[in-house]
Amino acid sequence: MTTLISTEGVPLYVKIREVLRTEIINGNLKRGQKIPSEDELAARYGVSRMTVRQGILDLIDEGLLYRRQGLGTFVAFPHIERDHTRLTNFFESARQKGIQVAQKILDVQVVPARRKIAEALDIPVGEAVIHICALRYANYVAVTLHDSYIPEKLFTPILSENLEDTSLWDLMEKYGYRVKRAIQKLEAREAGPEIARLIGIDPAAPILYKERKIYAEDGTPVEFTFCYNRGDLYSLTVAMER
Amino acid sequence: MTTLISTEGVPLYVKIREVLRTEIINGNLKRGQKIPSEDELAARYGVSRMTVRQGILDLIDEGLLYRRQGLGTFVAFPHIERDHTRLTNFFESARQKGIQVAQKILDVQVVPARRKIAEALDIPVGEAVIHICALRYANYVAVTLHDSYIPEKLFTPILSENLEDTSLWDLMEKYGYRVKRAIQKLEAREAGPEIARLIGIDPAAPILYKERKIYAEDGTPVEFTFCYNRGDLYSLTVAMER
DNA sequence: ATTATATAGATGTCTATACGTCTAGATATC
DNA sequence: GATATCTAGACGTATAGACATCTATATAAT
Repeated sequence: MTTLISTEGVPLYVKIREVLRTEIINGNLKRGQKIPSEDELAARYGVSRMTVRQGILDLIDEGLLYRRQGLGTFVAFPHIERDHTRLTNFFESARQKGIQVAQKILDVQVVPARRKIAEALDIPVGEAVIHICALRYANYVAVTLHDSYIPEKLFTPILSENLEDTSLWDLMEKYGYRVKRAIQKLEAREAGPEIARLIGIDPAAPILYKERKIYAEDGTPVEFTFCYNRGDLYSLTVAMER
Repeated sequence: MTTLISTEGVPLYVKIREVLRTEIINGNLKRGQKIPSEDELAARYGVSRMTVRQGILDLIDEGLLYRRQGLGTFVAFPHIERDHTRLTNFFESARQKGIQVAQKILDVQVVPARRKIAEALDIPVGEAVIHICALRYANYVAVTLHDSYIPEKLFTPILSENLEDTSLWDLMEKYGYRVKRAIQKLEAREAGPEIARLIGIDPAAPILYKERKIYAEDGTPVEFTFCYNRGDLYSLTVAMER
């Protein structure tokens, strides 16, 4: 029985998960190789089988391992970065990549929700929504125009916040709604005269058009956004599973 | 204690999960409402707490419930269709929507992998790959041009199959590789003369360009595809989580 | 009034055990 | 040789209980 890293406050199943992850990343457990059985790992680390199991299932969820009943658990090719599945915030993700980001708020006002917005946010047509129109820059070049709508009822105080420098999602969390999920519809379109003028491109230039509906942890729709992304400067990577 | 549906062969945790799901869909458990505690459900259905827990965690994974330690488990707004996260096969998904689908194979041949393909499929540059070029139709209109590459070594016998009428993924499964995950990079582009001619659109028309890398269950890259989708007829919906 | 402290209720972690089910391979039978 | 059956190993499901941790609320101390 090997001893686990003696870190207090860290659950055993997390320790075991991380030990396995390390073995995989280091290459001690190679791609396609069978890892020790649940029973064996339990004995090795002196924990119960269910504890080992919990750690393993986490890694399976991440795509690092896979298993077949009756056969065993095997190392998958550790290629899929979980990040690509993840919903990330514009500021965080761009800064991580070392890109200089900024945004200019073009307009903030309370307006009545038109039908499409109301349906998306699950509120009555005509109810007040906060409309935030922002131009986002990467390395000082305008890349994306954002047309966001959020329910006024839930976020009234947000109007007095500094929207230009603070992440909208952080503000939402401050007011009790933790952003959790998004559904995005993607299309390729021509920019058209209006978007072209705002972003500063040719009206016939291709745009990655995105309709984004964002939900809080409890399923409340908290944001509906139209995004117009410069086709030549913006790409989106997503992961999907069967 | 309520009795569960007496279905043999169905695990208890699945039954409990489905009972809860039904209650949520029926509206007996309403949005935002606290569901009974794990202990109470265990008592009610005469099973152990861990069994209830397993069912609940499944529903949390699906986004139907959420929970906070110390507080309880609550019903989320059941809006997010799991399907949008799912990687689906062209034939399956289109037919479900009642769209008439077909494809025409323009070219099938074994070629040496150029650098980009080789890197994606994790094989040496120059190794044999099967190139499949297909035009896909929805309701008899050409919508998408597919440029797929699959490792020849893994799928040699596929060359003698009927590629036009059979799903490539089904064939792959037949040869031992179950398609599981994909990473897709999306961009908006101009069609350009070649794609425009093949699909039959204007060379300046916007195209949703997609680079798709597909992995089998064990992490093996099994397909790398360039997709050119007509901007005006194709949209893609994806779900993401934080 | 404000601040600590205790407590009840809920989820989070963990154990030790049992039996079910699936898979591959060995063995036996025809 | 082909087919059927057995078996060991591994994951799948399930139990009953224990203690930890977190949250909100009630109570006590200041």
